[in-house]
Amino acid sequence: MKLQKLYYLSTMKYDEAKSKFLETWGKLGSEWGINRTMAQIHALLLIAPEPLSAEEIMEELNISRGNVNMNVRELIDWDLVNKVLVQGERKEYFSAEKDIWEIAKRVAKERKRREIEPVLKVLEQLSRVEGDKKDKKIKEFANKMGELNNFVSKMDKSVDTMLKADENWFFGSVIKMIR
Amino acid sequence: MKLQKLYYLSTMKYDEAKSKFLETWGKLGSEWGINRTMAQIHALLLIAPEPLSAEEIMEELNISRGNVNMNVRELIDWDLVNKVLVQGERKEYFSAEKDIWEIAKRVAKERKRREIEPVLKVLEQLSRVEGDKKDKKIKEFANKMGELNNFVSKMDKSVDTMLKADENWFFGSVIKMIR
DNA sequence: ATAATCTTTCAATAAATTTTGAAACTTCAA
DNA sequence: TTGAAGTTTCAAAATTTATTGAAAGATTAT
Repeated sequence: MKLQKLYYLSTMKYDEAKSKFLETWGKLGSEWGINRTMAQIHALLLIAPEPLSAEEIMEELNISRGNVNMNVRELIDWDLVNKVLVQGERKEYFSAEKDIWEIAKRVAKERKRREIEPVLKVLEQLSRVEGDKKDKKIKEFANKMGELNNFVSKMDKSVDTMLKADENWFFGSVIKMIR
Repeated sequence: MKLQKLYYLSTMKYDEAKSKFLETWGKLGSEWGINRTMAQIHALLLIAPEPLSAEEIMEELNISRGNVNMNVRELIDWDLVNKVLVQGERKEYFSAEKDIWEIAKRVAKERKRREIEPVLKVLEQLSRVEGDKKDKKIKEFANKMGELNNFVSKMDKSVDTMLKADENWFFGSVIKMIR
């Protein structure tokens, strides 16, 4: 039993490899605050050579129609998936953005907008806490909020830079400068 | 009621500011796959001028002793918090790493080790799927896994670079090169 | 030793999140 | 129109994750 597993460490059959990928991508998603099923649907569409229908997604992942609908909608909202009209078919089909750099950019853009930007607004506000600046805890609080704001805002700006940058920024030569 | 909120947009009293921070940091944590309470305890220790005891954390956050114990242990495990002996006191006190660059590095290091590295191992394996390379879906699968592996591994290496780099890499001038 | 103080554990419980599936809704062809 | 084919919605159920709190385990002072 253990031996069999070791054997498959070097090569795997397609079906096994596929479910391993769906499982892995789903787990990664949930560790980073993305619904596991959403990540799995994304994984499935990512490796599908052709667009898939809701039916097909239901069957592949053993999930309900409602669940497919909600998560696909969310993926469309993130601009990672789009509806595809297949000629002569009434059903809707779905396909995922296949370019990894694009995927990374869209995820970064969305998380920045939804999660980082609101935090920045709050931090900026908190660094202007009112009160006796001689009070150690108040002074330190304001300082800490200022520091955090500064840090998160630098992160945020770096993400902006990345979003604007050509893919080459990352895959190409510029990255070597900071190695 | 709306007016009052608007007033507080410019300045806030310390206690309000503090709970806003605890709430915000906790929410951010949970959006990124970190337990909300763990993030709140971290936030609390981050702004505390002196180390806090389990009792104090319990009271500040209205949570149970067991919850404090588990989450503080986890924070210690992440190397974000450490036990402090206060002279003449039997109780344990806790304090957080206060340097933001250090915090970022330790979080990055931990998530990389726990979440990214295992995924890399799987992707590498999956890119060597066995089967008929003439089969479109198998060929594309292997390609996609290779691409993903390549991408995630570049990300991973960039994090390594960051971890080894001086704080200056980020706060200083090099960052301007890629702006 | 014994007791007092503090910490840890973990089964039970609560809370939050995800999923289901059937009904309502939409669209389109005949 | 009507109904067949498909999509969406959302309250209820299932599942997952977090929290409690009391008992057991440590540690130190007396």
